[in-house]
Amino acid sequence: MTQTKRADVHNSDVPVLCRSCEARHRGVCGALTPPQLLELAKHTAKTTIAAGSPIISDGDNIQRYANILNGVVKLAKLTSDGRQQIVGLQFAPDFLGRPFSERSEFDVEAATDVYVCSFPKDTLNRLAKQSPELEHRLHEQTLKELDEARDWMLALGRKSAAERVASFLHFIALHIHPEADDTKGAVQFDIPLTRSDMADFLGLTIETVSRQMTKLRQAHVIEIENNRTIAVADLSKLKQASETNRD
Amino acid sequence: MTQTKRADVHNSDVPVLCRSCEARHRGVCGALTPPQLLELAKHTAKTTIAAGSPIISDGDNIQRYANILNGVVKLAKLTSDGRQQIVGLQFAPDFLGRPFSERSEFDVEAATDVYVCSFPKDTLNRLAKQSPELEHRLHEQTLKELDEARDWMLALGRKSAAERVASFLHFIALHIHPEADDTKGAVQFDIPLTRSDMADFLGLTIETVSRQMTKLRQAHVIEIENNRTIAVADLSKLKQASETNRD
DNA sequence: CGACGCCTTGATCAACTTCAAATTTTGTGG
DNA sequence: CCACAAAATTTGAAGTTGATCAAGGCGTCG
Repeated sequence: MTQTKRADVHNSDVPVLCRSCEARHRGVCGALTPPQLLELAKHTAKTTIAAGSPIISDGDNIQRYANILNGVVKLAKLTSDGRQQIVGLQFAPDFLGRPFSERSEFDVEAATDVYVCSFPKDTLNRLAKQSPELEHRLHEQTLKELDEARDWMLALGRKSAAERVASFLHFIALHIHPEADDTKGAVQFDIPLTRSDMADFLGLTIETVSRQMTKLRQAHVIEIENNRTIAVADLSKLKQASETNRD
Repeated sequence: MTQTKRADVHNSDVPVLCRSCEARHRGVCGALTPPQLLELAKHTAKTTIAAGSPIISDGDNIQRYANILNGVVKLAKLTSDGRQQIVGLQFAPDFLGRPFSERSEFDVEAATDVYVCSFPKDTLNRLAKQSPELEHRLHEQTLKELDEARDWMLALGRKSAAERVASFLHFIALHIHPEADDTKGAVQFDIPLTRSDMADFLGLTIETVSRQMTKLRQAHVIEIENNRTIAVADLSKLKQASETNRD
């Protein structure tokens, strides 16, 4: 009977707070057993953060980790004289925070309105010691972030402004429509960043971003419904533009 | 007595192959018990790879992982039309290979002559399942690589050519002389990359790299003994140049 | 309506690339 | 150890890309 109990990973044992939470399926919480979830749920707080607000500042002592339940978060670095580079974008149900480190190496800010479920570092660290599966999930996310960071290094180091903007739109399109076929098909979506954030992500100025958006529109690769809303009739054309556009 | 035996993590139980190996202290092998080391050592091969030779090609099925025992390895991505970007540099005793993935997302090449200890993926994966500490070490290395990748994103996206070259030299100087004081002090070292590799790392052309090296020499920030060998009289000047040099 | 924030467009300029040698360094065979 | 060829690096001149500087348009919210 204890066996039945342990095998039952279904709703009855899962904390109410967590029942409909995406992080319990695709996020790090999926590694936790119902009792562990309960332990964590005792200390969680769900919060909304307005677009543009800081979540963690560079060098802050991070007291809490969080899961993104909704919205987009940007990770930004600053040079000593104030130039900014966005070094990562995170989406639900990503884990937010740098495990095993006291300090954040960058600013964490809400790009859109963001809804997070946060919990104390200590609690998660304790659970991570009990659960290799939890560390494994964190490791998998870190590997995914590393792959993405390296993709952007290629774009920042070697792609033209036109290619970078197309790469970015392609990246966002596939994030918002994961089911879309990379090589063909039409999608519509909202860019979760302002032109200024796009510029900071792409290592360009807002003027250059704007000009390249205009060129993509004129080349009928995208339609700009309003500043944020974009329609792509054929993703393969966007992908093409992200790899070869020296104009 | 079995207790004494288990507690004894000293040389007697350690495979001969591993006794003087750096990876057993600072690398991933440090997570393994003597029996686990022995298991791994049964399948290891130590190999030398000449500078410029590929270790793993983009998209290869990786059959083996490896530890770097000596030398510098570059991780490079290519655009479809052949532009190259180096997305990471690895040094002894770094672990080489992408855990939990069949394919490499980039080319892995020896930057200098490299001496590695390689072993089959399967063996390590099996050990990783037994040993949370092993996965933890791999995770820590991934986190370190991610931090470095993001530092370079800032350089690639927002720093001038002069700043990038100075940043690179500063990075290499501290890697080769970890004991050096970041803010002052003199060091001398060999750059483990050619000008061409430096360019691919910094998202510049070899001509621009060369010109910026010349400027740093003329500004008495560095002395160029020969192409590869550099002397820095005052690291703080190099650091300064890596943050503010719009010339 | 007016002000403000955000985005676009235009003109000019600087940084970096490209193309083309010249020069230095390295590796090899005698 | 020297001579010579090949490779790597430096240097120069001209060309491009994207940044900077400067308006102007559009939409939203009081």
